[in-house]
Amino acid sequence: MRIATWNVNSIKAHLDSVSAWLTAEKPDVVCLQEIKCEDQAFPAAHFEDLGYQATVHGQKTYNGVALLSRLPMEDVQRGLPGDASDEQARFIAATVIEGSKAVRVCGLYLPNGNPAPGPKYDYKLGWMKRLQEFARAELLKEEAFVLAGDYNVIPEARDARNPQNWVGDALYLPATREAFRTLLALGLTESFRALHPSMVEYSFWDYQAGAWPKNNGIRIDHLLLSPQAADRLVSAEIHKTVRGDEKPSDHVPVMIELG
DNA sequence: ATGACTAATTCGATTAGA
Repeated sequence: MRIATWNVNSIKAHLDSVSAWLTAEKPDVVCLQEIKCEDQAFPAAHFEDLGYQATVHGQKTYNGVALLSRLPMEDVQRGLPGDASDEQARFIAATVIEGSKAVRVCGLYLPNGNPAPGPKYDYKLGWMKRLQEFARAELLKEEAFVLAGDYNVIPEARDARNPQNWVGDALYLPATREAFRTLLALGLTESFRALHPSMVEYSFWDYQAGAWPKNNGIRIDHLLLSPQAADRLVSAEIHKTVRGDEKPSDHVPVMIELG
């Protein structure tokens, strides 16, 4: 089963680029972030024509997440547990069935958190704490699950072309990276780094200042695996050429294969 | 001179992203 994550920075604005990649790669499941539309405005019929069922947790203007799947989805969950007052659409999960095998696929859009310090950064750290609690509970089930999405976390210095530019930024502050390590320490495997221990690759390049042609990027889109999913991990790849599309998102897809 | 952004909302200036 091939599972991808992609922050599309508006599904309507970048529908051509997304559709071209889907048609070329034909992943089984895709977690989309920043669709920036409400449920009824999501182009579900368009994706049906491409062979995908859509499950959407939308929001007007900001945020919004969705799952696309060629395989049956069950037990859809919208919203990250732990704060009933949180109205931002940043989490969606479904169990994807392939024959006798099942994977719980969780798509997440972790808050950016800038400016830091401040209420937005507090929200980010609180969200990460809730994600830890969610993962802890899921791990007790001893089943295959994937936490895939835009984490807005640069895990280490080598995950940025110019790490000095990110000192003090919510994506790279020590407390941010510590919270990410705490999540991993629960027993999760970071797919890309597990398979490519020393590879330098990025998943985001700013639209500004020629970041893409200068390869001034950061790696912030990740797929974290439960032990039962990690046992099945075959590959993990960042599809960076998509950033050169005519009208691209500022993020590119990251895809894993589970056997 | 010097790669000075893009998208949504709504029609232009503001907010947000990272």
